[in-house]
Amino acid sequence: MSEERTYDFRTVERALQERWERDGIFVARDDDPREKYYVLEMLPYPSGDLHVGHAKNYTLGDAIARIHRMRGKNVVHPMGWDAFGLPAENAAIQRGIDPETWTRENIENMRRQLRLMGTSYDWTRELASCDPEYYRWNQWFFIRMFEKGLAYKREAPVNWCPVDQTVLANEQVEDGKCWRCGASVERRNLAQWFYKITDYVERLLAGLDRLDGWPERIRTMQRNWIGKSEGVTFSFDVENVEAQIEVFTTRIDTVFGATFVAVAPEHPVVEKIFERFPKSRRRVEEFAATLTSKSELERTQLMEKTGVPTGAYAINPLSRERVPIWVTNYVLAEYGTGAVMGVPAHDERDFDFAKKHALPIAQVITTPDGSLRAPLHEAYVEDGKLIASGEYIGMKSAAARRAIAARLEAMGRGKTTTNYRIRDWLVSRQRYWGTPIPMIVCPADGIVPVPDDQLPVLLPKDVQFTGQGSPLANDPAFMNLTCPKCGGAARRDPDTMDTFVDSSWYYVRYLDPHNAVKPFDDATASAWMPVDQYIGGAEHAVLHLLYARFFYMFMIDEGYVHGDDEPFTRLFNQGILLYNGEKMSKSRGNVVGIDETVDKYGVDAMRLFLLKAAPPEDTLDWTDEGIIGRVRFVQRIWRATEPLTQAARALPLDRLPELRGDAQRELVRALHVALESGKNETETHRFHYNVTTAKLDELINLLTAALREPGAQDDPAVLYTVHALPIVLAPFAPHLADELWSRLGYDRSVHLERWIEPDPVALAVAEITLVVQVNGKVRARLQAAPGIGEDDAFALAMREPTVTAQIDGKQVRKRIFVPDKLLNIVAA
RNA sequence: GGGCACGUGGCGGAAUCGGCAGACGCGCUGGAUUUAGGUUCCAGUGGGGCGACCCAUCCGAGUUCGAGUCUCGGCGUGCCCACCA
Repeated sequence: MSEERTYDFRTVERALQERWERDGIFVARDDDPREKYYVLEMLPYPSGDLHVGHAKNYTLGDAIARIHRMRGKNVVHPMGWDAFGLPAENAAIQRGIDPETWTRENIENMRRQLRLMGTSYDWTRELASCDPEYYRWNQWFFIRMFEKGLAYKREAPVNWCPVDQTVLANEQVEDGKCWRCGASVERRNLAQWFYKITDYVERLLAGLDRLDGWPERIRTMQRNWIGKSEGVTFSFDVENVEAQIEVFTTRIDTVFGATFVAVAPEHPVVEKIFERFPKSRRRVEEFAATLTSKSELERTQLMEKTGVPTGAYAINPLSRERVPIWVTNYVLAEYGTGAVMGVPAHDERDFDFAKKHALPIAQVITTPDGSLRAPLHEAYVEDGKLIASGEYIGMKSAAARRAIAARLEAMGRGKTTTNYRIRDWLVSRQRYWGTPIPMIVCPADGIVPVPDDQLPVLLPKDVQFTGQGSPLANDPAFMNLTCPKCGGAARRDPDTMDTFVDSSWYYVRYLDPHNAVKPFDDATASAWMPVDQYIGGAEHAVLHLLYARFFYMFMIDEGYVHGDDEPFTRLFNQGILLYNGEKMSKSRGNVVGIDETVDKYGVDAMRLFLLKAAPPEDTLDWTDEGIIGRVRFVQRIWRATEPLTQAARALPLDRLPELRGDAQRELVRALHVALESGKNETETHRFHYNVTTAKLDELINLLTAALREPGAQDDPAVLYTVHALPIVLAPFAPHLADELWSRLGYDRSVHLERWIEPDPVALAVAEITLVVQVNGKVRARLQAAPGIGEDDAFALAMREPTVTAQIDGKQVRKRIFVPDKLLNIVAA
C-alpha cells in the first residue's frame, strides 16, 4: 500500500475532535424548536483511567445520540462526575493525597479520554458532585425533605462496615457483605438519618407497571426488593403474663396448624416473660449472645434454625390451643411484628425448626382434591382445602383466608395488613468525602436545619485522616457554631451523605447546570425531562435506579419539576466487557486502556469493534485479533472512496441516481439497507448496531467489487454511494465520516446533516428467490419476478428436475404458497 | 432451594409474525501482487458421500405442509434473589 493512500487516523481524529469542540456542534439549546431527545449514560465515578469496558458503554450512548441528532431531534447528551466517595478518601488515608486533588486530577484525565473517544457530549453542562455549587442543592433538598418529615433521624439496628468504617443502607449490603469492599457487615444500634422511601412504595410499585421501556428483569428485581406482601396481623394472649404477641402471616388459612409461636430475641415480650419465668432468662440470653457474636452473613446464611423455649405459652385465639413460645434465630426483629405463628405443616422454615426441636406438626391443609399426604416429609405450602380447622373445615384456602380475617377483625384481635420488605434509605455516612449533612444539634432547640442562606455547608479542607471515626467530628472549627435559632453554642452533625444522594437528581441538574439560585429552573427542566434513553449496567437495579425514582417523585410532588413522575422512560442495560474471558480490573493487571488502543488502532476502529462484536446487551469478549478487522475496514473505506470524493459531490443525495443494470441497483440497495438498519435499530430501541455495521461491510464489499469494473469512476451508483457513505457511517465512525465529508467539499460537519430516509424504490428487488420445497425439504430455488402467482410458480417448479424427481410416482396432495418466499408441494 | 434468561461452525455472532440455517467479522486454507510483509486483492471454509443426495442449531419427545424459532421433559451455562412469615 502506498503511503498517500493510507488513512492517517491519528492526525484526522485529533483534528476533528478539536473542530467539533471549537464549533460547539453538540451543544444543546433550550430554545431549539425541534422535538427533544434526552440520552444519558450513568455518570461515572472518576476512578482514574478509562478502559475499553467504559468505551463499550459510552460508544453505544454516543451512537444513539448521534443518530437521533441526524434524524432531526434536538438531542441533549450530557456528562459529569459522581465525584464523592470512598476511593478518594482511602487515597488520602493511605498515601496522604488530598481527596479533592486526587478526584480533580482523575476528572481531568477521564474527560480527556472521553474526548479522545470521539464522544459527542455537551460539555457546557458538565458537573461534578463535589462542586459546592452542586452539593449545596443536596443540602437544600435534605432540608426540604426534613421539613416534610421525609428526612428523619432515629436509632435503629443498622449495617456497619468494619473496613469502610461507616454505616450502609440495606441496598448496599449484598449477601451480608459490603457492596464496595466485600467485608462482612455487622449489626449496630446507631442513631442515623433516613430518607422515608417507604412513603413512596405504592407509587414505586405502580410506576414499575408502566415502565415498559425497562428490561423486565430490572422491574422484577425492584418489585422483589420492595417485597409487598398482604396478610393478617393478629394477636395471641400469653398465658399468665400481661402481654399479647402480635404476629403477621400471609397464610391465615393455616392458623389451626400453629403448634408454636416464634419470636426474635429482641422482641419486647421476652422481657415480660422473664418477669414471670425468671429461670428462662439465662438460657435465652445465652442463646441471644451466640447470635450477636456472629456476623450478619453467618446469621442469615449459614446457620440452621435453632431456638430456645421461653417456658411461656400462648393461646391461639381461634383454636384456643395452648402452644409454646420460642425465641429463635430465624425470625427477624425488623420485619412485620418480629414474631410469627409456627405452622410446620405448611411453612418450610417452621417445618425445619419443628423437626430440629421435635415440635408437633399438625396438618390442616390438604391438596385441592382432598388427598392427604402423611407423614409429611416436607411442608405442604400450596393452597388447598382446610381440615381440622373448626368451622372452616372444607373451605378452600382463599375463601378461608377471607373468612378467618373477617372473624379476627370482628373479635377485635386482628386486621388485614400489608408489609414491605424495603426499609427506609439510610443516608448518613461517617466519612469525610461527601456532602455535609446540613443539620445542627443545639442543646436547647434540638435538631435545627442550617438556614438556606447559609448554604452550602462547605466541606472543610485540611482534615486529619486517621481511618477511624467521622473525620469531620474531629475538626472543632467545623463542628462548633452558634445555633441559628437561639444563638447559643451548638454543634454540627458530623456525618456526610450517601453518594447515591448525589446521583438521585443529577440528570435534572444537567438541564440547568449553572443555576445559582435554585437546583434548576422548573420550566427549563420540565421541557427536557424525562430522560428518553438511560444507559448503564444492571448493577444498579435496586440501588441508584430505585433511589433516583423516589427522589424524582419527591421533586415532582414539591413542584420543582413537572410532568410524569418517572424520570427514565427507557432503560438499556449494557452487557459487561471481558478480556480473554475475564473481567478487566487493575488488580488482575489485564486492563486494556483507551490511550494505547486509540493510538494503535484509532478511535473509529475501536468504536466499530465495540459495536460490531456483539449485541450491546451481551457480554463482549475483547480480543486483540478482533479489532484488526475494523482497522482493515476503516482503511478499505478510505482507499475505495477518498479518490472519488471530488467527482461524487456531483451526484445529489435528495434523489436516486439513474441506474442501469443489476450491479448498480444492488449497490444502491445495499446503501439503503444500511440506512434502514440504522434507522430501525434506533427506533425499535434494540440498538443492535452489530447488524447495521454488518450491512456496512456488505456495502463496502459491493463497492470495492464495483470499483474493479471498467468505468467505475463514472458509474452513478458508485458515485452516489461514495457521496452518501459518510452519512450512514457518521454515528459509528464519526471521524472517518466527517473527514470524507470534508473531502467531498463540504464546509459543514457531516454530524449536522440529515440521515437519508431509506427509499422504497432503492430497497425493492428486481427478482426474488422463491424456495421450492417438496414435503418441507428444499429442492430448488427459482428466480422470479416479485408478485408471481401460485399457479405460475407451481408450473415453473414442475420444470425443475430436482423437484419432479421427488414427486415422481406420488400424488400432489397440497400446495403451500407464501408469496415471494416459498412454495411447498406436499406429495404422497 | 426459588425466579428469570440463554444454549447455532474453530471463535464473536446473523436469521425469531414458524418459511433458503450459518449474513458480517475474526481465524484458517489456497492463489495473485510484492525484495519483503502482522500489506493489499481474489477464491474457499458445518460434517459425510464419486454422485443424485444424506446429516446438522445441547439431548429426547410432540404440534405442523414446514421448527434454530412454538409445547413438554431432561442436561448444561449465566444472572438475580435466597429465612421478609
